[in-house]
Amino acid sequence: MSNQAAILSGCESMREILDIQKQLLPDLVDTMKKRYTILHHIMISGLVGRRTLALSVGATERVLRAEVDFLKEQGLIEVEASGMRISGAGKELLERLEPLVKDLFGLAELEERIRSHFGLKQVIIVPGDSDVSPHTKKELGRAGASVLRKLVGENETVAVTGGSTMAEVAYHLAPATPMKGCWFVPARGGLGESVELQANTIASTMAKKAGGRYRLLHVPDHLGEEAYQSLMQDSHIAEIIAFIRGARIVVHGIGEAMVMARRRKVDPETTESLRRDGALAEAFGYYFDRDGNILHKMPTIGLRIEDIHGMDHVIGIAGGKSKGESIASVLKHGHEDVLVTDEAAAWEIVNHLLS
Amino acid sequence: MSNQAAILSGCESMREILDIQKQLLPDLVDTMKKRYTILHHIMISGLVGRRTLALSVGATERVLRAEVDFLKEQGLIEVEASGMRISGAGKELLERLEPLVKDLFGLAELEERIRSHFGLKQVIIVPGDSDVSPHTKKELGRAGASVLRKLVGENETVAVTGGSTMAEVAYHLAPATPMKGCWFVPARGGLGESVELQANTIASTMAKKAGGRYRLLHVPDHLGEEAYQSLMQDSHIAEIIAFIRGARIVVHGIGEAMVMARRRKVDPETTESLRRDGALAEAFGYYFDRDGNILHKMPTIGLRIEDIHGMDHVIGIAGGKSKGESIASVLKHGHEDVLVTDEAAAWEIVNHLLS
DNA sequence: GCTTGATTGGACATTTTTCGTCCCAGTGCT
DNA sequence: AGCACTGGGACGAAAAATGTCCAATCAAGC
Repeated sequence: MSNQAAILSGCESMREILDIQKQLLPDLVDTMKKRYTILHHIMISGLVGRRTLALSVGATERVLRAEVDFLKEQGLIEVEASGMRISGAGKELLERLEPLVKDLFGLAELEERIRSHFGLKQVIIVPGDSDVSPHTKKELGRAGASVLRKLVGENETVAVTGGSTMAEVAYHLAPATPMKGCWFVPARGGLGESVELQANTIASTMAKKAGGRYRLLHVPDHLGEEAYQSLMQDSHIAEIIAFIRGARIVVHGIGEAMVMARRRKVDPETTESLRRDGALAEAFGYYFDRDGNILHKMPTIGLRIEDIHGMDHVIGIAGGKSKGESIASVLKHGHEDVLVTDEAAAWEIVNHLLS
Repeated sequence: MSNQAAILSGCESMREILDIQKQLLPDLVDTMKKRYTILHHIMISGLVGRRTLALSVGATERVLRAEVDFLKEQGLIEVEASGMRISGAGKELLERLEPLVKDLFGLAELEERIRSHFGLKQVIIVPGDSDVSPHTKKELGRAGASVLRKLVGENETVAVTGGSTMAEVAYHLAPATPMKGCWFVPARGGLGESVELQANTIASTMAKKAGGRYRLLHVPDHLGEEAYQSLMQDSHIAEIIAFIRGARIVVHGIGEAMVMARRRKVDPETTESLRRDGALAEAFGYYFDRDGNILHKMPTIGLRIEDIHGMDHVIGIAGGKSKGESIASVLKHGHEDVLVTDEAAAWEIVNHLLS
């Protein structure tokens, strides 16, 4: 926990700067990490040879040689015929680098830990806590948009859910060539919430931002059985729903079960049943308990859970300390591929999986 | 002056981070500047084409195209068939970049201003004020060492002076291949000062740090005429002095005339004569007035002014607000090639040349 | 003192990236 | 319709990065 405190206490402007720089120089962090790692290894080893070093940092001899030449050029190491060692300037630099690296690597380690534990393809953590800082929520949106932009192929269909986080993602989405022909559709109907947070709105915003097209689904999310059946008769609606179910990518937020139930105006007895069963999280209309089991099955308009399971990319985006547990339960369900979250939630998640 | 205040008030940690990063990624700042310039131009232009833009930022069409592709990839600009314009994310980034750029460009502009006004080859300004921050003085030393390392060729002789700044340069000097065979020599005798700040000490430290060799000159700096003559009879000393005068590079500090006179224990009547003539600065044993004229000519052991004038590289290193005027007068003398100073002194210099 | 196993730095062919230079199909304004 | 722009594709030359050896050298152990 002290580790956590230390990381969270890092200078705020540092993250701001790094974040800005990452946009102008995406591989800045990678390069810095690489060179730091090498320099650090050299310091630890004392006097070490090129091949030995290449082996231990996992680089081919030739590329490491280029790096070593660079470090030598910068005067950070001294290289003699018997090997290389760190120089005074190098040692000083390493010390000054420490806070920076702690930050950079800290998050990277967290990402890897969560990724491997839940068997995800990718985890992205932005610094901060969405609960307390609107800025962090924006970063979350930016990161989410960036992931989506990289994952989406040509002429694909992307299903999205609602929520304030997803709205942020939509806002930060930028055009990319492969996205031109894409369709954005709501994962579900969901007219319960305020307009700007509805899945329909998000889908259309995304399409506009990304230069793609969209189709909407204007039906309430919760329906009685008979209303459901009659709606499905409508060929127009049925066709759109089939279209939605053909999506290969879904981007969704994650919410706290009880908060979502209230916001969606779920009827009292269902709410009570959810509470009894220990509902913790909500995602794409489903409720999950602590262990990732789906609790409540209602007639659903839009994506079914089996559609989700068959997807190419399931991207969950949510942050804030308060949502940590919820995120963990959805991850336990086991069908997520990519998680985008913030530092506070990430720490909650790892704390959760320790207990 | 408000500009100056704004720049000086920039977040301290920002400079620290940038400084660290520059060591691991030397062309980071250049790349950032380049991309910022392009992005900024795009914003100003509104809707602009590739070729037009290439012309206005001074890049060939092909490299600008690569940059544009990158910016598009990052979602910072939107490019249509009719041209490209900045995106929302791009605009936001530019705003967030502003303080960073102000800093980066601010110093760069200062450098260029001083460089062109005095006809120097290169000016390097490190942020801060050596008078108040020891850290800035260290940076000054690091920058000086870096310049020296880049300028020095093989088997060359480098003459150095004494002083605390030069000591810092020596401390930060790191080995470089072409420096292996170099000689470091004191520009003058100068036994007047404390040992660790003497030119002899500096020269030997530099040689040790750089992996080069050194020769020393153990004679007092100020001598009577007859003592001078008798010393020059000594073949040993005469040979070393000839060696020193063969140097093609000199690295020297710059001091305030009166401070130096006192420290060197110049006799009272000479001191008074200096004061009468308006001595302002001291460098490599010579005293300069406000207009860069040499004031005091005494029998000198070591480099003569005509040696300096014939050098390949004359590198002046000094910082601190209090030294601004002195630096300006030495620059006015007109035989400097490279100046390494700090922000506070740089502002003093430009203020000085305005009045 | 000699051998052994490590080191760096040089050399070179190969692959990858970058860059300069055209050209072509559009777009918007006149 | 004409014109002055636009982005993007294509292609070869040039440069940089990289994989793969090898020679000279150093340190240590025997």
